[in-house]
Formats: sequence, C-alpha cells, structure tokens
Amino acid sequence: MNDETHAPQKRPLTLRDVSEASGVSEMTVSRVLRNRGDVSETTRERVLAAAKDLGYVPNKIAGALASQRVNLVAVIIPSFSNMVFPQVLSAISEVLDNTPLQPVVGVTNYMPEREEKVLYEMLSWRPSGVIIAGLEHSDASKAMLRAAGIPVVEIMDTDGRPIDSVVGISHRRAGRMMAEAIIKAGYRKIGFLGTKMPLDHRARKRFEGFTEALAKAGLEVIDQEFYAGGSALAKGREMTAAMLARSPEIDFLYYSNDMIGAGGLLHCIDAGIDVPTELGLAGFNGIDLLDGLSMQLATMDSCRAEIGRRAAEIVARSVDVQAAETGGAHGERIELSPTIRRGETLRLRPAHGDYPE
Amino acid sequence: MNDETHAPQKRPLTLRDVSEASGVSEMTVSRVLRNRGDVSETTRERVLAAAKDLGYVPNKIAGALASQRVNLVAVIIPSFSNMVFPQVLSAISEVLDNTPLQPVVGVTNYMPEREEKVLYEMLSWRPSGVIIAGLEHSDASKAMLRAAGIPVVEIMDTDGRPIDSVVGISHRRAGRMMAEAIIKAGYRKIGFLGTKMPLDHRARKRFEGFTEALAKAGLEVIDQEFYAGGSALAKGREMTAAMLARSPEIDFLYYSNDMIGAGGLLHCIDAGIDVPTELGLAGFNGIDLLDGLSMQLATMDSCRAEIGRRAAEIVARSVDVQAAETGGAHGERIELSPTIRRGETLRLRPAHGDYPE
DNA sequence: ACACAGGGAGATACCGCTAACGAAACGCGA
DNA sequence: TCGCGTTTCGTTAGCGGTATCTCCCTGTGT
Repeated sequence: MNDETHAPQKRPLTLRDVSEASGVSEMTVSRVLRNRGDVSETTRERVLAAAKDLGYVPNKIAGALASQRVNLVAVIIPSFSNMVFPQVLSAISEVLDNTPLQPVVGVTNYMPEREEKVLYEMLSWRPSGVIIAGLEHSDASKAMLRAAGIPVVEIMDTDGRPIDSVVGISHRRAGRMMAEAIIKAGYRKIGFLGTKMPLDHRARKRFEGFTEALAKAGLEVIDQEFYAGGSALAKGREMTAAMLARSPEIDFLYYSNDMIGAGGLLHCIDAGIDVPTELGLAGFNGIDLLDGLSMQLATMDSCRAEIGRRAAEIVARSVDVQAAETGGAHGERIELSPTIRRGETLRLRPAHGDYPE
Repeated sequence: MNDETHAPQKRPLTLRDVSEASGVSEMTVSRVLRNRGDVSETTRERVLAAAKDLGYVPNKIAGALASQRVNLVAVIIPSFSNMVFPQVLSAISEVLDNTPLQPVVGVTNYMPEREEKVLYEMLSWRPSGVIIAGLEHSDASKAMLRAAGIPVVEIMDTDGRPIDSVVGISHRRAGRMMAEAIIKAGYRKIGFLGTKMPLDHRARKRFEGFTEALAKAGLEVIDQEFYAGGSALAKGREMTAAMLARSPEIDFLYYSNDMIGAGGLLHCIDAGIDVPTELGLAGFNGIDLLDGLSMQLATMDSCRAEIGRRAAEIVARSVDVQAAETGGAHGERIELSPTIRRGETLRLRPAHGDYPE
C-alpha cells in the first residue's frame, strides 16, 4: 500500500491507472473486474490488488455506453408518504437483489406532468425495464413507454388498458366487495370519507365501485367528505366527528385509507360510540402499522408485497428473455384478489332490528 | 406526423436519427435539446418537432460520459419503513428540484456491508455528491467516500468525526435533554423500551445520553426491553404491558421512537392508567402522523426536514462551486437543536409527594 | 518434429454524445 | 465594395469503458 492511497486525487481514476499499476492491458483489467473471460489466477490477483490499492471504482457510465447494457429498473410511484409504496418497493428490491438488476425510484406526487418529466428523465438513462404505478398516464408518457422498447409493468391497478404487463388488483371490485360486505352486515346509512385527490385514480375507482354496489342494493352514500394535507390520523378524527354531528343517522363509515379510518376509530372510542354495533367502520390497505390499536379496523388487503414481487419478477424474466432471444416478451396480466380483513369494526350479521333482504 | 411514430423501433433512436430527420448536424440537435449555444429559432423549432415526432429521448449515459458531468446525488439511507427517512428525502428532493441535480436513493437496512455495496454501486455512476445517513461507516466505505472527490454530507447525526460535511442533531444530547426533562418533572423510576438494532447508532447514542444524564442525577434505568420486527404500535403495546406487569413501580417510560411510544400510550389509555400523573411517557422523532391520538405523546423533534434541506443545499452549493472554481468546498458542520414537544404525557412539575432536588 | 487446440492477453473499433474550435453566412458602417 | 464582428452551424476528437478479433504461447498427440 503506497502513501497516496488515501490522498484525494484530482484526476479521477480510470482503467488505465489500474492497468499501469498492475502492468497489464486495460482490457485485462476490465475482464478481471467483471469476472469475465479467461484470465490467469496470477494476473487476476495482481489486478485485484492494484484496483483495491488505488481505490478504483469502475465507471458504469462508460461501461453501460460501451456494452449497451444498463442494469437499472425504473420504478415510478406517486408518493412516499403513503406507507403503501415503500412496501411495494421493498418487495421489488428483494426480488431484484437476486438479479443484476437494480431499482431506481422516481416520485410523481400524483401529478401527470411530473410523471412525464420523471419518466423522461429515467428513460434517458436507458433502464432495462420500467415499473410504474397506475394505468393512467399522459399521451406523451404512454408514447415514451411504448417507444422505449423495454418491458413495462404497470402496477397496483388492473382497471384499464395496460401498455405492456400489469400487476395489481381491481380497485373497482375492491370497492364493490366492501360495499357488499357492509350491506350484508345490515348497515344502511353509509358515509364516505376520502382524500381530496382527483388524480388518485385508484381511490376514485374504489369509490366508484363502492357506490355502484350500493346503488345495486338501492342505497347511496348519505354523506361524504374529502380532505387534503395534514396528519391523516387527526383528519380522520376531525372529519368523523364532523360528519357524525352533521348526519347522526349514519351507521357506517367507509374510509379511503386505513390511516383516516384509524383516526375515525379513535374518535369513536373516545366518544363512547358502540363500534361495530351502533356504527361500523372500514378502511383500505391493510397496513399492519395499525395492528396495535385498541380495536382492529376492518380493511382490505391491497396485496402490496405480492404486487411488487410479481412485477419485479416479470421485469427480471423479460430482461433475461431479451438477452437470450431477440423478441421482446409479451405483456402479462396478473390480477390479484384483495381479501377483506373484518377486524372488529364490521359486525358479522345484521343487528337486531335491521331488515336485510 | 408519420406513420412510424408509434411503431416500436428495433434500433434505438440516436441524435443521428433526429439530425437526419431535421436536416441539421447532430451537434445542432444536441444544442437544441440542451437549450445551449446559439441556434436560430427556425432550426430550433424544426429540430424540436423532429425530436418529438420521433419520440426521441436523449441518452444521458452518453451525454454524461462526454461531458464528464452527472447530475445525480446519491442519497443513502438505512430504511424506508421508518417514516423518518421519507421525510428527509422529500426535503432533499424539494431543494434539488430547483437545481439540475437529481437524487437517487439507496437503502442499506442498517447493514454496513450493504452500505458498502450500495455506495460502491452508486459511486460507479459518478454522482455529483453523496448524502449519507450516519457517521459510522466501514473503512472501505470511508475510503471510497474520500477518494470520490465529490461533496459528501453525512446526515442525521453529529456525534462523531465527519468525512466532509455533516448536518444533524446530537442524539446523545437529545437523550440527555429528554432525561433532564423527565427528572425535572419529578419522575424517578424510569424504564426504557427500544429497538433491537445494535447497528442503529443514533438510537444507541440517544440511549447512552439518556442513561448518562440519569446517572448524573444518581438514577438509572430500572427496566428495559428491546424488540425487533412486527408492527411497532402492537409491539409498543405488548412491551409496555409486560414491563408494567414486571416492574410496577415504574413511573416513566422512554421509548426509542414515537411509534412504539404510541403503542404504549394506547395500552395505558385502555388500561386506565393515569397519564401523565401516575405514569409519564415519551418517544422520539416528532412524527405528525400521530397527531390524531387521544393524547399527545411527549417527544422530541428530530429536525428531519431541516436536515434534508440543509444537506441538499450544501451539495447544491458545492457542486456549483466546483463548476466555477477548481478547489472543492470545505466541509461544513451544522448541528441542529432538537426541541422537546411536551405533549400531554409528560407532566410539567413534580407531582405531590415527590422530592425533587 | 510439427500441426493444432485452446487458454491468456493485447489491439482496434466503436457506444452516443459533447467540448472546443473553426468556418460559413449575415449584417452593417466606412 | 470591403472589412470585421456576430450569429449560426459543422468538424474533430475524445469521454472510459467493452465487444470482437487477433496473436502468442503452451502443451499434446502422432
């Protein structure tokens, strides 16, 4: 180890430096560093030692350009604060860890223009694949995705026409299922609490499916309210209090996510409301973060981990295929089935005095 | 718009394609696409039209290689599930949005070997700067960071020797401050609940500072317990119940994070324990997620947003400086002051019957 | 002793783009 | 009309690697 080892160099290190230090050609160094081709054990060790001694880190920019291979997978999600996407992400990373692929995430904040920009930005790094949340994209985004010539997996949602592959659940169906469960349990005066996000298509679809199923039973949402910003828990609490004050006849509240649902539940507990007999509650997502509440909120699992896993598998597989054959893989379509977790805030059978059909 | 516009091309598009389509040289196209140099409005529009028509997305790999400039900032954090890092991240993105820089995140799961690998991986893309959580890194990681010749900002923690710049709070001091507040309020039988993460140095330092301040007052932690995995809320609840059963004399519980603290609080409320008189509680982080609880948990703000902002500013600034002058910027050191949020679970003055010194 | 297989290493030609310089076209005053 | 500064655009030479081909050197079978 020489003295300059830890000196910050002005000129960045290149293969040439390592090659000079080890007395072999750049090509050989390159081969050693990638464990490729035939290199004798002797030179191999010599090169490795020189590289480590210099603190050389290969330049993937140059490598990617030369080899026309970039082992990155663009993952585009609407938000981080949501608690659901981090879970999808970790499932993706887990799968990708067993491959040479590496995820790179971009966040859109539910804004189509930002999505377009982020997508453009990521595609300009020529990733090997794209995993992107949702089926709704601007025309330009769709065009880019199609033109990229790489596997594209749209995740979370299956209600729509995918560009290539899709992995998710039907949020419309999820909304319907919950409505049906609620009706079956005998609740009739139903209120809805959601987020003020016209661009959260999945929340919208759940709501649509929900009202649709209610309509089929001759019911409709009695009262509804939407919020934006602030602590979801606190908002859930406030909005629940407000709605119950405004529409005291309500016997069920459906929340667009577990967090505001939990806030509502806390309000009910504090207010001494008899849940689930007097009032039922349900959220959406099945986040286990809330497992420690005094009462388990009814919710619906959104299959986050499974979605991430399957999506990553599709990308990994089709990258492999592309490497082997020439033809790109054909789009897969995977619709997962969300399951209701009844918890303790959704009673099982109609309460005495109800008249279920 | 020609018919091939939306046809998936086999041969990826290059500048040459755009240049041929618009009848100018590749150089001119390059200039147009980067809004650089002198190009007449006429050709500019022609080129732009051709690029859009073809659906051309520039290849940053080649661009970066040629220009020796990569506008990426590596952000390396231990975890996503934590809820604290996403907030740091969004502060970083916000600042970086006003610059040409773009964050790329890597996750280490609190494992030094993974950190080393992630760092290596990211450095091989030659980012313009690194923002990395913590001051504890393997020797190899430190060497890489030093050798990279780019601004490095270590964040979250200031208790240690930084490589370059550092932005954070002193967790040791944070622990001390909380201990002092607790003692001042007259609590004497103190229990600690934390995570089983020997590699979460910040949690460790908080605990050390905490016990140190207790020791100075002639006190020590009466009982302690650590958990790993599972829902933090549920764990907080369980562990609190267990500890109170085991050590009923306890009059204060200090939690290493707000989430288990909230779980503990929920247990206390359900168990009818008189908080904060009979038992006091405090957590750490100041996450507003929990604002909706029935009672506001005492906690300490960890300045997440501020840390992210300042760190991003340092990187942005020194990248600018590097572009202008030759000399790298010198390390900055920013220690933020966490503030206690007393909430409602930490009484203000000694309860009747206590004997404060 | 010679042809030949095959491992180990080097030479060469790019990958797609940009920095730097240079040249053409244009405008305008003398 | 010419000279000269501007503006606009093209040419050339890499950036730091990798694919591919070539070459050399061994050892081996006959």
